[in-house]
Amino acid sequence: MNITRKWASKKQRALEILVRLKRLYPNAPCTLNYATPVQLLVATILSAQCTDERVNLVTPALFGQFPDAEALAKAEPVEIENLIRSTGFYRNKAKNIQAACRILVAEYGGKVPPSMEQLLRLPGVARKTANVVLAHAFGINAGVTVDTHVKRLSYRLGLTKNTDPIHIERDLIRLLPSDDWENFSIRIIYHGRAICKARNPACEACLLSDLCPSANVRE
DNA sequence: ATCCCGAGGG
DNA sequence: CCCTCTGGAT
Repeated sequence: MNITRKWASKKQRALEILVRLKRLYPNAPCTLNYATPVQLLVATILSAQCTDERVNLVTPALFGQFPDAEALAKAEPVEIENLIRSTGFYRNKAKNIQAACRILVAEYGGKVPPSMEQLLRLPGVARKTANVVLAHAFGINAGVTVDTHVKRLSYRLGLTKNTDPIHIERDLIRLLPSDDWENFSIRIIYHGRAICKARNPACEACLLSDLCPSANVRE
């Protein structure tokens, strides 16, 4: 049974998925806690391979001691490491956070530059992190945030045949209106956490299953 | 392709 | 034990 046969096109199916997700998760705020664009950038770097919930556990102390780019740029690396240890990858994350903040101080007056090109020059920042920061700090629809959930669900839902984030993002950009890029990612992430889990996807409870070529076909 | 890395679930 | 969690650099 070919799911796509029931829909005029993959794009139409993608738009129906978007409508369902909006109905399913009416409110879909960013779940990272932060007060400034710099803090959002730092929190997003910390969120690599780690839940937002855990990031939110360490950022109050981190931002309490080092509230802005200037403070993080001057900090002892080991102090940052100790404050973020439980998020994993703490040596790389601390090094990247400090190096990025030093660039912010040196080149951008301690602020986050509002463009993809500038953000991608920061260490520890690639398209996923840049997309999150641009969308939430500046309201700029630069692209689609492709994290592990967006990757997994886009593939299962048949919205892409690719497995690398760059090509998945390209496919999603073609399928979705730019105004919906970020809320699509957030809602997909919600759905990935609650229903379409990596391990045992709850297809029986999934309100997208009639749109999903992978529904109930996993062992 | 591999490494960085801790915490929680099954 | 193994897998996964809003990745990125080498």
